Amino acid sequence: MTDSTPADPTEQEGRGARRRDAAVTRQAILDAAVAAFTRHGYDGVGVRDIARNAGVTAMLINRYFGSKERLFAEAVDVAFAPRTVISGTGADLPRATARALVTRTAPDAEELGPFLLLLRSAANPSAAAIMREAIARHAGRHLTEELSDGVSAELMLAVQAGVWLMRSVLGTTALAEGEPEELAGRIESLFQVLVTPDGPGSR
Amino acid sequence: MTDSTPADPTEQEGRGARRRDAAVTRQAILDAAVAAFTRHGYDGVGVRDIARNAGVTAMLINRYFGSKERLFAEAVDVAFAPRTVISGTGADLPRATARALVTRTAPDAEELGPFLLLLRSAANPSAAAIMREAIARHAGRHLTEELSDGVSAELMLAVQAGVWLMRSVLGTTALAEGEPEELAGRIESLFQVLVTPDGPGSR
DNA sequence: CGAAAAAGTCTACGACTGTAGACATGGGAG
DNA sequence: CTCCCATGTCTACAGTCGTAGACTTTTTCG
Repeated sequence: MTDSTPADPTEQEGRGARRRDAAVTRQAILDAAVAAFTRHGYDGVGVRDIARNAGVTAMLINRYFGSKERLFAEAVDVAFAPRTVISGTGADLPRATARALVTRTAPDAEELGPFLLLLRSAANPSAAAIMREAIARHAGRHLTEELSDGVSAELMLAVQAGVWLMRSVLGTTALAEGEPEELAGRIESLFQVLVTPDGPGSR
Repeated sequence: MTDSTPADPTEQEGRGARRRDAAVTRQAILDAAVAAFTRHGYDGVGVRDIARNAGVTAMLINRYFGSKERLFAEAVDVAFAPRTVISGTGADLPRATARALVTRTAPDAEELGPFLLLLRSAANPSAAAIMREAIARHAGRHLTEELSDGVSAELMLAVQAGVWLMRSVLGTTALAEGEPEELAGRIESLFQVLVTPDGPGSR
């Protein structure tokens, strides 16, 4: 659980404590929380780990966020809010999104992404409820208005989550070590089926 | 963590301890472990919970299985071994598998299934490694020889896992409350794309 | 400068975890 | 019937968890 990044000494002091600033500290905690929850899941990190990586004490988390669960809720919001879960628009959407998915799940990708957070915290029912709401609020709405159909939108999320699971979490051989180009093409075909209202159903 | 089923009094005694039998007791522990791990994930259950549901003491688990991790490994093997992760053969495979998936992820389905175990234990790296091996040993091999292509096989698993996540774990609105018939058809279309070697790539 | 308020730390508690070792008990073999 | 080993339980330990309350340190403002 020791995550290397110790305290972010980018402020100015070479060593010792940083200047006291509630907003900055709060943000540091939130950043550390997103990273930690994404890497180890809700139950996998303790507030002490997050606090250490933010350069503060565990109790400060409770002062600023009330509880670990409320911190998680904010972290989920951060993880799902800025980044889009789809790439491209219109006809280019399947291709762009498939490419982005393969790239972001590459073994050497350092950006972790919201799906990792989703998968690793899915076991905890409270965490699952929080994430469901966040998905409905951000990604789901965005996807639905682009795809005009809720089922298609959530199936697209499902495919992405599944690929992320196999490739990044489990590391199954075929998907993790396969040729990125081929894989992207296969996934693009899947997305293609989803964006077309309901074309050639069988074969 | 109190899972209702207290001790399985199906033996014969109305109350009190069951007849001492190593094989039966071991199996009772294993059954309880599969159920508990599937419901709450590797980190979500303690050995005391499993032991209580099996009607024994926590220490007996260590006597029979060595450790919680080794018990988990056996439980994963049980969960993935008997049931097939695909239904039907040949041309009927997409349709049958899609129908089975929708049925098994219905809100009132009481059989939990290996994907739930997979999703809820994915956060723990050791557990993930154990499950990856089990998948390669059972489902992956079976799927590959039916589909003749490793990438297709694992993409099929990915789609199933993703749908399971959205429907059963998160309970997102569109997939959880949608019409089963429509959903099955949409998923069938996805599988259809996977089983055809590589036909119409775009559109 | 001095005091109020904000920002952060320390100590501690009760509950829970996996598991090691010593102990009790039942059941089949002689 | 009696012995003995397999079967199962009890107690305990060293950790970790989230968080409550009292405390100290820094910043800001009059």
